[in-house]
Amino acid sequence: MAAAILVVEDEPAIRELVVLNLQQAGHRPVVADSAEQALALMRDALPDLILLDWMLPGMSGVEFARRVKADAYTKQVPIIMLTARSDEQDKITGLETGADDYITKPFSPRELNARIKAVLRRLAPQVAGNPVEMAGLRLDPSTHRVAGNDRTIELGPTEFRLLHFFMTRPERVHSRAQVLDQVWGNHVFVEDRTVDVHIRRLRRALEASGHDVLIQTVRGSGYRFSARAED
Amino acid sequence: MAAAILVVEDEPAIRELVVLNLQQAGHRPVVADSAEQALALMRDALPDLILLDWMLPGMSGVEFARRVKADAYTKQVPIIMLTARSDEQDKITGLETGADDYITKPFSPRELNARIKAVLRRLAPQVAGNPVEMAGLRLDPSTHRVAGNDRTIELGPTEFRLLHFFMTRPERVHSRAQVLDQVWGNHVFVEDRTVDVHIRRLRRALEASGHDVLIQTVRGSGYRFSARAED
DNA sequence: CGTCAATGTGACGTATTGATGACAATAAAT
DNA sequence: ATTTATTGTCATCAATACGTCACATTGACG
Repeated sequence: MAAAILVVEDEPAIRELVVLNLQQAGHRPVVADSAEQALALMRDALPDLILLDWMLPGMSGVEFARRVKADAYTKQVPIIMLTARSDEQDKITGLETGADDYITKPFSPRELNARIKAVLRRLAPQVAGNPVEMAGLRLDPSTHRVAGNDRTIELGPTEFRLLHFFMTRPERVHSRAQVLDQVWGNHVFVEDRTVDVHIRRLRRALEASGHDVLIQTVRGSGYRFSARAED
Repeated sequence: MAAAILVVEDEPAIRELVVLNLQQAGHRPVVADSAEQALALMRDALPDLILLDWMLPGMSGVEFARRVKADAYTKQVPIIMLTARSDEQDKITGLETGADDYITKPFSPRELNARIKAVLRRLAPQVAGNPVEMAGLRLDPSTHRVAGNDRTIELGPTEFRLLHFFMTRPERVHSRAQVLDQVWGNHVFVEDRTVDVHIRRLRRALEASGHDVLIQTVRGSGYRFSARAED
């Protein structure tokens, strides 16, 4: 969820406040005190999101937003505008110009973070995932259901991800390290042997329909998910 | 093709004229003389279409349209705006704000009916007015009624929208974030946990007819509405 | 057959996550 | 002006998922 956020705001006090908040929330703020400077910064590196003050000296926020949205290269970067309270017309103009959301000043840190999160979430690709089926075992990510021979199987979150990982990469041996990277995430610190335990839990859950045999141990290497007979 | 049509118009003369026309054409007109009243009416029952005068005392037609289109629950209701002749700028603003068509005053009954028919035809499949039924639980958006095994169930506005959201997307798991985006709307900022509380309230209301079991918790992912057995 | 390393398995303390009731703020109704 | 509904948040409780360990079992190899 950490993101590079370009803050375009001419008032130093508000700017610092916002920057501090963003850092607190784990983001990487980049500041510009004018629209011109912001455009220059964006030529070097595109931010994940722009926080834009609507009232700026020189080029106005409206004009800046228009340019960002007019350029094919920068067009997809979401913009949240900061407007004075009650300036209803600004909000309308802003949203029409292409801003993705707005915050009225003064705003709380909580509101700021909530809106940033919401905008980033909305624009994140919907990783839907298609149902997978193999030897009578079916897993559907969108409904979060697993069935063996049409009988529902209950799995905990980790076992579910583990099974999904195996079913989408069958017939291949995965080391414990690889499984940890893919299923747990490549930045967690967990013992290799923990994988064994979750394999055990998954096998036990699959026993009811006899699908536990699909998870094969490859001694010295790791595990393999396969519909073919063992070894 | 009979439809419930909300007429938002402050001038009594025009209002009566339009209402008569609509009745003649077999529609069911509901009137509001201000944007505020219109919003209140829409909380009770969604119309199939809104006929909106652009010049209103109090909240303007633009602002009203913007609100309707900003709320996930009402956003798909089509809007036809009524503008004074030659007010070209209004048309542009109106269409940008989300109006689906416009008619310039004065207009003939024939023109009015033709446009209504056209808009309804174009948007018919998406209109939210269709009742939904599942496992003896019935929800009718146009009358704002819910019944479990033919016994009326009382729901607050939020619980109603929540249930409607679930019933129109059964089986699929929805994260709290997705539910917030779809049921609460885009610019509201509320905690993820608030969803839990409303799920609780909805479940309690459905307990009387035993339909509370249709709302399933998918630990680590969100909630699912399903007539099939739990997990 | 015995040894050692790799894997299986049950148990346990802790951390997460969801359920629930209470509460205050706000809006609506009277 | 009061009362009533509705809503969002929080504190607390309960459920269960998680990671690690200790010990059992297995398999390869001399």
